[in-house]
This record gives sequence, structure tokens and C-alpha cells, in this order.
Amino acid sequence: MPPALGPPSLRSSMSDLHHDISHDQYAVRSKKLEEMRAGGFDPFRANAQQTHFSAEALKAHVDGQDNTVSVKVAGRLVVIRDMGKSQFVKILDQEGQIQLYVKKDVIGDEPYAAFKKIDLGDIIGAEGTLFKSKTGEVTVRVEKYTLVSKALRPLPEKWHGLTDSEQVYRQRYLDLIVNPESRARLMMRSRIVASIRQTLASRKFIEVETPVLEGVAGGAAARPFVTHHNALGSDFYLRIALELRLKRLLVGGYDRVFEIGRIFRNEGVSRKHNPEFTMLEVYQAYSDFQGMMELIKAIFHDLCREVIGTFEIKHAASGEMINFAGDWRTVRYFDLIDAAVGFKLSELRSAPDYAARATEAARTLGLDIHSGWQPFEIVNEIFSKKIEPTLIQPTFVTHLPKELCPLAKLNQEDAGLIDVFELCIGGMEVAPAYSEQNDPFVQRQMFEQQAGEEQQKMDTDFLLALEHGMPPAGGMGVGIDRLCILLTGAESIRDVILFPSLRPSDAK
RNA sequence: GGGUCGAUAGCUCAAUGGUAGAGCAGCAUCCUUUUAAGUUGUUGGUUCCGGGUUCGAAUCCCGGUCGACCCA
Repeated sequence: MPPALGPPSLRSSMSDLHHDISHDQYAVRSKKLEEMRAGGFDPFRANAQQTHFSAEALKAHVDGQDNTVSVKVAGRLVVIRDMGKSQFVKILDQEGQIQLYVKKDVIGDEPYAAFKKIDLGDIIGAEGTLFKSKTGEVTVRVEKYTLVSKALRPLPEKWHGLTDSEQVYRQRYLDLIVNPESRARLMMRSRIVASIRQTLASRKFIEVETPVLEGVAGGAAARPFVTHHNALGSDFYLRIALELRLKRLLVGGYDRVFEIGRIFRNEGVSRKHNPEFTMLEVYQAYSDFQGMMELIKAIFHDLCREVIGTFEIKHAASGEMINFAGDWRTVRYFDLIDAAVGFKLSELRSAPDYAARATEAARTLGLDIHSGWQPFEIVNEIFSKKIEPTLIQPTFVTHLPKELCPLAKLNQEDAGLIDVFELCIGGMEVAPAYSEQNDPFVQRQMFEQQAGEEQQKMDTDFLLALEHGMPPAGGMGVGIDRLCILLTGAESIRDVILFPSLRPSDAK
């Protein structure tokens, strides 16, 4: 089609003005597709073979022996450098990019003319031999190619990529195509989860799946999402934790179980919170919270060795290097509190003016303390605002007040404390673990005696299970999203979730 | 839920209240080893939506939508 000629004022009177679609990339690409179909070729009915991913092909080249190894590769065209009768192009597949050299006198006049009409973003398959270009890049000398999918819309800009955060999240596929850091980071998440599964499997843990829809949303203190089952005629809650189901399996004789599953909390969205997120929960019979220390270290060590490739990771917020090798610090909760407030607040725990002294201490630190708060809530405010953010290196915080968790065993020496740890890394809670409460009477009491704003729902069916006898066990929860933030140096939970929760918006 | 900031071409970004521009992409041209390839020319705009102020609004004001950050 000839381009419109003359200045706009002249052209506006020309009858074929509305045929000028050169500025409309969707129209240009649609037209190319139509022409191909009219000529008897439909890319959407074609396919290609893939003998090598890009990275495998790059490795398959034998140095000094060009054009001896044949490969079939496939992927999306992301770079085109057209030099008239030959072109260097690059395709992107799961493992990265590889360069193709398409030469007119190799593939023939007609296929070459057709290749010239291929657009950035189209998906092709190509076969040929590997060689090293003048500049040293391993490249496929293309002998044959097939267009296997037409992209009707253009890719975002090649150099700056896609920066608009809304589009990055809503159209993650574009982010994955043009932003290599996003690809690498989200790919890393898959490898992290795979590594954890492997570590647990090697220790004879059984992976299970438990219901997302529950009659009682227990195991944590959080507002649940509610939904309705029509046939059963009743409301259900989306689970807020995995704990109570997995403990029922301990009762059932599964001694080592774990689940990696999505849980849902109907609360705010922030850099560290997504309404649905992924939790690993592990339960091991005849172990305890100290056994979980050993297990979480093993999980981290395997991750460092096999996925991250280093035992030192830079903490994005502080710039400090987090060291996962060697011994991890273990410290009592109240030792940290005492150090933060500057006096032995812990020794006043049974004193009548404990709440007043704790409030005073917290306010001295600049914290906003509500009048109705329980003492443990005041102290925990100090912990979460003033202490937790400073715990950059891996730290097991132990001997927490019992009110913070009704599902853990009480400490033998001090019944006001529980046998648990809270693993903090990079200023975040990464993994809580307990010696699990298995006394049905104490468990019932703990549910009933809950105080403060965040109370767990009592699951009476769970208590029934405990009455049948649950073996002593260590249990642990690991927030997979936060773990990924930590290990990938991401700034936001949205950067480690493929499709983070956003307000619905009308698609264009 | 509150506060701050943002939304301009397909993408990345400009534009004292006074004709909305550039780079990439697109279209056309030259080029058979390029590396953000290069060359010559060129198309493309409901400035997020709805009101208001003004001779005149991308720009100022009000409301809304969506997003980011901070706080709860």
C-alpha cells in the first residue's frame, strides 16, 4: 500500500485517507496476518520443534567447530537487526535469549521475503547450525524457520522495558518478556519452592493438600474471606492458616507432614502484605521447637547452596550483608525487651503495675499505646516496632509470652511463656515455630483464655481430634513470599508474586 | 481507612496558563557478521474520566477512577 502523500491539509481531502494504517500497529499486524492466511499459511495452525532451550543451545556449540551442531529452537522475537539481505534477530525462551542469523541465500528468496514481514513479538521456530559470530556470540545459522504465532500488539520499548507498575502487575506477561530482572526474580521463586520441597522430601516429610474452604477459619488470628456453597447451603471461610488441618494428620499417624499452600487474609494490602499469600507449614512428630531450628537452618543452607549460590545476601533496605552460614543467634524475647526499654521490665511481669510500667516504657520509646491494651500487647508493640526491624541477621527469638499463641506448649519453668521461636531475618518475621500443644485440656483453656484484640476462633472439631491423642511434635510456618523477598532482594511482596492482588479494572 | 505523589503517542519520557515534542516501536528507503546495529525520510494524540476558573488549560481548582509510597 502506498503511503499517503502531501501535507495533511491536502491529504485530508484524499478519499483513501482512512486506508493509511501505518501508524496503527495493531492494524498493520492484522493486515499481515490476513495476507498470510489469504496466501494459504496460518501461523496459528503451525507448530515448531524445540530440541534445545536457548541456554542449552549456547552450551552445545563446540569452540572452533562452527556449523557442526544442529539445533531446533523456538521463542519470541525480541530483537531484529535487519541488514537488507541478512538479519540478526534474537528470540526469547524460558531460559533466555539466543541470536539467530537469517541469510537470504541460505533460506531462499521467498522464505526470506516472508521473514522480512515478521514483527517484533512474533513467535517462531528455527532450525540450523551453531556458529560463533565475528563478535564472539554463539548464533544459530538458520536454515529453516516457521512462524507459529502472530503478535497483533507491539512489545513495550526494548531498552527501558516496562516501568509502569500497574501494567507490570496487570500484564505480567509483558514484564516477563521485556524485564529480565523480573524474569529472573520470579523464576527464582519457583526454584526456592522446589528446593524446599526437596529438602523436606529428603527428610521423609509427606506433602499433603488440605481444604481451602473451611467451616471455621482457625489456626491464626485474622479476618477471613467469606464465601457461600450453594449445594451445601452454607457459608465457608477461606483458610487463614494450615495448622489445624495438618495437626489432625499427626493424630492420624502421618508423623512428618507439610503443605505449601495459599492462605487468605481479608486485610490491608501493602509492601509486605498481599490478601492471598503462600505459606509452608511443617509438622514433625517426636520433635519440638528446637528440632525446627535445625530444620529451618537446613532449609536455608540448601537454598543458599543450590539456589542462591552464596551464604551471604545483601539486605535491600539496610545494605547490610545477611550471613546464613555459621551459628544463628538465639535470644530470649524478654532479654530483647529489657535491652530496648533500658531496665528489667521482665521482672515486673507479675507486679500489679506491670501494665502501667510497660505503657510508660513504650511511650518513652515514642510508641502510640492504646489505653485498653493488655500488657502482652504493649510489650509486643515494643517488640514489633523497635526490635524486630533491627534483627537483620538470622535470629531465633525464644520464650515468647503465652498470650501470643494459644497453640504452643507452655514452658516447663515459666508457665507464662511458651516453647517457641520466632525466626527474624532482615527485620521481618520469617518463620514462627512451636513445640505443639497436644494436651486437649490445656488447649481448650488456651482458646478460652485468649485476650486482646487478635483472638483465634475455637475449632471444637480440632479439640475432638486432640482428645484422640496427638503425638508431641515440633511445627513451623514459613511465609514463602517474605522468604522470596529476602532471598531475591525484592522491595515489595508484589515483586515476588506473579499476579498480585489489584482492584479489578476493565480490560481495554 | 487517612496523608503525599502520579496518570501525556504502542512503550520510555519532555512541554512558564499561549501551535503538545523526542527516543524506541511503526511505515517507507539503503545495507549479507549485527550487539540499544547503522542510514535517509515519515505517520501517529479524547494529554485517565467528569465538571469548573480563564480570552485561552496537559498545566490552576473541585469531584471521580486506577496506581505508587508513607501511616493506621
